[in-house]
Amino acid sequence: MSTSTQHQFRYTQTPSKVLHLRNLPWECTDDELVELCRPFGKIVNTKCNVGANRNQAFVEFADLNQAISMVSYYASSSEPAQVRGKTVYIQYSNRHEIVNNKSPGDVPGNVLLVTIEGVEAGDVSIDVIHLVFSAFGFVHKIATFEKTAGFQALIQYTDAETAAAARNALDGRSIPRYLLPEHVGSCHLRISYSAHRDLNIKFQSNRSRDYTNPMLPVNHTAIDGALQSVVGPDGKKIEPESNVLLASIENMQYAVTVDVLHTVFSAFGTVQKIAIFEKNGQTQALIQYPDITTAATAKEALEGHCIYDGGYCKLHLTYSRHTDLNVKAFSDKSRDYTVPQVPAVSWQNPQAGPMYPGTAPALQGQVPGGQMLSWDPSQQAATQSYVSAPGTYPSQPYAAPPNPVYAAAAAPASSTITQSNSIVHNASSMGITQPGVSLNVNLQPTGGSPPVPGSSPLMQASPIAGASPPGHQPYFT
DNA sequence: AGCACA
Repeated sequence: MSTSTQHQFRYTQTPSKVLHLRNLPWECTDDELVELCRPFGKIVNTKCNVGANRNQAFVEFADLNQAISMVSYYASSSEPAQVRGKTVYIQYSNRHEIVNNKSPGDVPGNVLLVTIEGVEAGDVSIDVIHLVFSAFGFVHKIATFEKTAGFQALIQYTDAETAAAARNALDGRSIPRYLLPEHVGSCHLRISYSAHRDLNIKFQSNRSRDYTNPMLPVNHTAIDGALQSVVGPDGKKIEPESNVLLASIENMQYAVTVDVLHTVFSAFGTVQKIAIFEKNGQTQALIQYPDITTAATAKEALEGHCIYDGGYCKLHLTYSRHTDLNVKAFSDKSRDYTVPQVPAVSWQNPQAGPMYPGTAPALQGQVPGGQMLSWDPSQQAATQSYVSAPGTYPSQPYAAPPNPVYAAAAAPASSTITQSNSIVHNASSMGITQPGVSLNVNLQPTGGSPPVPGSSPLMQASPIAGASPPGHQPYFT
């Protein structure tokens, strides 16, 4: 069959502008290829780290004669071609041009395309982005936008070198947690190059900046709200109303869980999202309603009230500057009731270290207008087994409430969450049967409905019924 | 040391 009639010698190839190099060190860079080949002519393209061992490469000369000169030089040279001390074998490639598999994002340039994973546009201010990327050189312009890929930013530097330095340092890293809103979990940066060379920024706004042009008109409507806090006549900060409430919980003698908060705040309308976190040793929570009116009603009704009788777990409510929380749909510290509730299992990446330990403290003070809450990532780690039976909360530091008025109403079926439970919320069921919490008051379950006087547990004299701390489920009593 | 992810 194969008459092995070698109509061409295996090692003899027709000349090509493209040279095939092998036996390269696997660390070889394009720069080293250029260094090696440049003496023979103009290199128009390279491709290194080719092959399973990443030890082959291609170099394309502008002119065929240049390639020929290199091959013939080393064919008769006593000194072999070398890269990092390794002898490099050179021959004509059997192709005549290098096909760049380089995706556009790999072509270096002075503008970076940054995807900030795991956050929404409102979570990372343009000032934080500016802060982070200024560590590598003067940032000329920033434009942010939301695409299907998520929240993205174009960062324009003076040159490709600076951009490359920033990319190398930051790609895959995370923005330091203290620069982020308290509810943000992990937040990884994916950085590629943009094809842009010069961004066209029309306004200074909360979405785009041109740091080279202070005269640029300011889009106030866009910049307000995001950055400026209103100051009242007495000099006190007036917090603009928001659909998201920030709750500080004083005298937290008993556990205040997501479920407890959901029960309490659902009395005034649909609770969309909840995030619990610690700030300065105090427990705080963000509660998101669909609208400001509902939030205002809840704030009015609940401010200064206690979740449990006896002055325990007293709520202090303010408006958050957030409008849409970005929270893990199901964890022990956060809940998103707008998505189907399935216990999260696969979050193996709970924390990323700070990016620049050395510069971090200096950066902290520069964040504009931020409630910079410290946030212990370990508290945020996803809890996959969420079984509310007595004794299954090893870190539960709280004692049972003194006045278990909720005990009578709990039913086993609704008082346990297991991993196998599929907990699906939709608009109509939201807030009615919250697993882990037994309800015995007629809360107004769904959004939009005005609070019925007396329907809020906190407006009654008794502690909040239905807010049974996990681990103290009454069906065992 | 031998031709490029499909």
